[in-house]
Amino acid sequence: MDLIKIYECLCDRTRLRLLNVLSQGPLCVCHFQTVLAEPQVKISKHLAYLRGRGLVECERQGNWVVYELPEKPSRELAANLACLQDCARDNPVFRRDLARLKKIEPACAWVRAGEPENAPGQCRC
Amino acid sequence: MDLIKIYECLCDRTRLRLLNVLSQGPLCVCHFQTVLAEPQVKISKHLAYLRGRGLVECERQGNWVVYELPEKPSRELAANLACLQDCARDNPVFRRDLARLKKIEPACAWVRAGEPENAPGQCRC
DNA sequence: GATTCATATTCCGTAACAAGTATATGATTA
DNA sequence: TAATCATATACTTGTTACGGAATATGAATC
Repeated sequence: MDLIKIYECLCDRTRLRLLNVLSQGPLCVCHFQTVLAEPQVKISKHLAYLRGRGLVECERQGNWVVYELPEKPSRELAANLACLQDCARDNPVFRRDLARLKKIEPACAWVRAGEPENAPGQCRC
Repeated sequence: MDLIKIYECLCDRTRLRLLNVLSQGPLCVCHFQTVLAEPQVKISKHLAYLRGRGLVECERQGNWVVYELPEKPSRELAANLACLQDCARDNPVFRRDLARLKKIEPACAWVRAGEPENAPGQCRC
């Protein structure tokens, strides 16, 4: 049952926050650190957990690693991500994360645009 | 975050099967045993887990204990149960369980009808 | 080649969980 | 009151998970 792998990913607060933020588009680890205000190890390990179960994909771009939701999610995953978005709508934690994401938008514009050549020499968020 | 309690319930195969079967209406423990073909302890403990997190409610009726989905589920729970139903539609395990449920329908008619006085002296499934 | 930066992994300790065996509870019947 | 039935609760064992501290990797820059 593949469904269980999905639910295993969803039953942790940090991972829910990561997925919620990811729903807005690709990001790299340092952005998650800023938006969630959690240490690097924690972010990195939870992203690895999600990756191991196929909930996110990643690609290295120089020093940075860009994470995103799968291009072609399974029917189950798509349904559950949509459901999560629905549930997250009026949740204060999720909303706060999205607000913080908006603030750092300039710093991660190059990720969204898919332009690694425009990445700054040093993380600016 | 109440969502997490829901997902914690959903990340176990046995509990998913219980919830799927429960979507068809209230049942008591012995019926679950028959439909899932799992031992009594296992069924009982997972139902207790679900009850502790508000995913099911129960009521004692003589020797039997009838379990059902909450009368007034939260928005999150309703959304996720609907999502689960959607995902379960073409899953062989879930479908097999529902098929077995149909077979014992006569044995649990009194539960569905809410008529504990019509319960048999002994479990007939 | 050494340093710096972003990210990943390893190594703890602790806690939660799943499954099975055995036993307990609570209601009914004899 | 004893026996029986449906269900629940310890108790144990193996496994998985989370968090933090320290360390490792891999790419870029000096």
